[in-house]
Amino acid sequence: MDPSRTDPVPDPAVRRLSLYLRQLEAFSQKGRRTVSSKQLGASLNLTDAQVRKDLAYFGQFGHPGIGYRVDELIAQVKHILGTDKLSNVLLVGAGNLGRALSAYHGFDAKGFRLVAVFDNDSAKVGEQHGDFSVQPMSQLREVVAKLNIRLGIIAVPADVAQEVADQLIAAGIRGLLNFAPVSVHVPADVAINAVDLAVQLEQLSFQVNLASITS
Amino acid sequence: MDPSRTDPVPDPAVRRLSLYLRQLEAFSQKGRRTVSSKQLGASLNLTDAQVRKDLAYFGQFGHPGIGYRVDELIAQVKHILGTDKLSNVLLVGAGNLGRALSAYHGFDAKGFRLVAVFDNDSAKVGEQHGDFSVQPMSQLREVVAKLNIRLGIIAVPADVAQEVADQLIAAGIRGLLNFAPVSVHVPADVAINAVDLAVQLEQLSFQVNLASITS
DNA sequence: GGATGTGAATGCATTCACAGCA
DNA sequence: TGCTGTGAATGCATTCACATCC
Repeated sequence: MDPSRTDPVPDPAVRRLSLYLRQLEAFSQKGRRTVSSKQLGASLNLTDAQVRKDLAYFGQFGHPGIGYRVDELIAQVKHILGTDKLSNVLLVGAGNLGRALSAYHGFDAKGFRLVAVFDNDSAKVGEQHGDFSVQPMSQLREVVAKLNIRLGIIAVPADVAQEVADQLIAAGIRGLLNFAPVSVHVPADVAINAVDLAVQLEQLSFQVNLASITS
Repeated sequence: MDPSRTDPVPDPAVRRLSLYLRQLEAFSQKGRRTVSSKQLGASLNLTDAQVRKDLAYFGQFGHPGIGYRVDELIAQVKHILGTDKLSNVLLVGAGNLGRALSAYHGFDAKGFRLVAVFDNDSAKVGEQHGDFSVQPMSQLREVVAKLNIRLGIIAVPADVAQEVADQLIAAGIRGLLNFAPVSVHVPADVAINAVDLAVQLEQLSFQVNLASITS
């Protein structure tokens, strides 16, 4: 009816959409043509109702009596996530983690292309990391504009993460993936996601200790 | 009163507990002695009520009229998460990401100590990565038992992640952090957390595209 | 006054259950 | 029959609001 999106989509549903896509691609590679909400859910420890409800937020993709056609749904989900077209991504931080990320070649198949690596440390600028020559932060604005980059990965020490984020946003970046173990604040119109190794391990520690108490 | 935990603790509350700890340590380093739920919440974009409710699941740590004593609360939260004592951690996968992780020295301050690195590739076994000599998977069971390791990090290709997880669990590991871009299934008494780079970027892509439609 | 801890109220996400279609 | 899409019901998490204490 109204072509512009009005009903709010629950955030958890969007997170699961990525997981559905991953599973669907696995199903596709195994030669499956269709999949039911029950099967897709089982592969992720979710209920069938959850899967159907999540997908229904975005449209009617299923076929009653049949299920979902795998390749068709893959295309739909990619379109929703915006990964049906390649997005350019930049990386700041040429330390250990930064190097590992710049050597990771799983991006392209997922719709992302790493196109530039920056670092503030003049000792690292000019180094060759895989396909990339490390550039100084002074080049940021120009490169972002020229390559139309909207997503940035922050892999710098905690004490400079906020400063780097501010620079990226000023240069035109609209979404940030932060690996620094610190809370970074951004304006409301900028998206941010954080991955903190210590936080992840702490969650496991809690659950493991809990299990040993309960038992 | 009943010393055994009976009321269920919401999962989101546990996740935030780690974030509180991180902020509290930042406050402590800046010399702050006390902090209110409002201040702690503001630093993480949460409400004061949220902070108080989360902490109250675990006990009464605050002081009316004063707030929370920073160092005191740090100790309490560490105790709850089980990171007041050092936990040994192992890593499987000596590829790019594995090397980056084994070179990361931020673990110890957080209560975790990486003590062993494994890989199945015989070409990598024996290599020296930072402080670690890469060991063959055949050593797994013995090392886990001897060093009393309960947590494991999986940094291997997607197609062997499930197999590695099974081996780790058989060897006695109780909590897994999975970096492979695939859904890994574990028994109910084993904890698992996943970090998938593509999933993170897809979330950003969705939000960034959404913003450009709404505007 | 300033701030916590907590029952009650609200709001949001998940699950149920079923009409409808292939 | 098999399976989707969806309103209604449930269950959980967040927020409100206030009694209580320093």
